[in-house]
Amino acid sequence: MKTVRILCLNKQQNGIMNKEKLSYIEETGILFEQLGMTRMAGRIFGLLIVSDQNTVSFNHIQEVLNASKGSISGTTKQLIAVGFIEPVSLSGDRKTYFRISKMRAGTILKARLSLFYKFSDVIDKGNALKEKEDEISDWLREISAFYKWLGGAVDELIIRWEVVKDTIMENQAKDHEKSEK
Amino acid sequence: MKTVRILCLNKQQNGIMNKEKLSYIEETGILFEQLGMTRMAGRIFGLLIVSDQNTVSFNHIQEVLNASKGSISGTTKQLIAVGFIEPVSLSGDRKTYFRISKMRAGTILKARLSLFYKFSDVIDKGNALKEKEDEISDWLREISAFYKWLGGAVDELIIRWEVVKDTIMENQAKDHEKSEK
DNA sequence: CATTTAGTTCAAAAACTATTGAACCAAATG
DNA sequence: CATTTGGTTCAATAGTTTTTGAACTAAATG
Repeated sequence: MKTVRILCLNKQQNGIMNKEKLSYIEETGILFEQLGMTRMAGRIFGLLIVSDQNTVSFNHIQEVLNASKGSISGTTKQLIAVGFIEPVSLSGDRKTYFRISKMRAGTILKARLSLFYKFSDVIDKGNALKEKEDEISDWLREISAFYKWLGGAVDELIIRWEVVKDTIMENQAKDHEKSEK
Repeated sequence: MKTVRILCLNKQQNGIMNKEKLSYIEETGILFEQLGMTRMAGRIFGLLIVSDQNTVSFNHIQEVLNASKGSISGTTKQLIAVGFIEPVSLSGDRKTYFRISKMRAGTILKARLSLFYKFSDVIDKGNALKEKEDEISDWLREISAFYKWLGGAVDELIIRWEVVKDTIMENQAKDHEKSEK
């Protein structure tokens, strides 16, 4: 038997969503935090992933996550701004619903890489400030060139993904079938 | 109180390092912060970049950055751990010196990508928790497959860089010469 | 047009992270 | 072997970010 306290907490939430899903939601929270967003943003994203409804209402999010309206309001706005989720409205219903936004594969990647281009610029700038060439000057130029080249290379990669995608995913589905037999 | 402190800071530091370099160091501080490390880590990295000495002593870092010994000690340890800088010791000299560690181009990239593999796993796990297939199930599988595929694709990319590097950097040097004429 | 419902805003509180500084240890020097 | 120097550790503080909650607007409903 579990302790009373935990039971109470869970009772409130178990009526709405099962334990596994709740712990999954916490996991996405931690992941998003590591990716530089807030824990709450990750929780909302995770909730929308495991929810078996197509869209989830503001109110439902608030109930499941047990957070304040202010927090949900601010964080959904953030998630919409970066393109992770989108709001859905229905005529004859004043509520706002949310769903996962089907971003193109590679969009998140490209967004993250933008910091590397900045990294490259900063390296150049530092190199220019040095009064003399030295041991690391060449290395700095190479690092900078690599990250500049990377932008185009990754664009090509994303195009190649579109080409190979179907084959890769078919094989994956087959493998999955096999392992089930 | 604040104003006085900043004035003092500049006076003290100008004797050691010029204004441009100091402001560069602050810039790398901000960049590293955006990359998820501390401002102090970025400052130390920036200082090592623009320093015209091959190695820089603990003490010198402390003086230029006007920070506590504890902060320098902790942050250099961090930077060493992630491979950005390395400590150098000399026999007959009990001081510790530091220099930029010449990481292979692509190492930082690979490290950053590791979070995406985790992202991919988390997406899979979420998909498995759903009670029924729905609108986003296919999309989730695609996103997950993309980030799994990406690991290998980026390894290939890094190998290709090694091949094209010299040509790209030669051209760059030529372009630079031209623009100077 | 008063009431209810849905969501927003923002100041304050809570939680978390980075930095300091003083006490400390360990190696080199006199 | 006492002293000086170079660095580490960690509790306390400063600074930053996240979350709350109460007051508010705006739209739908009776």
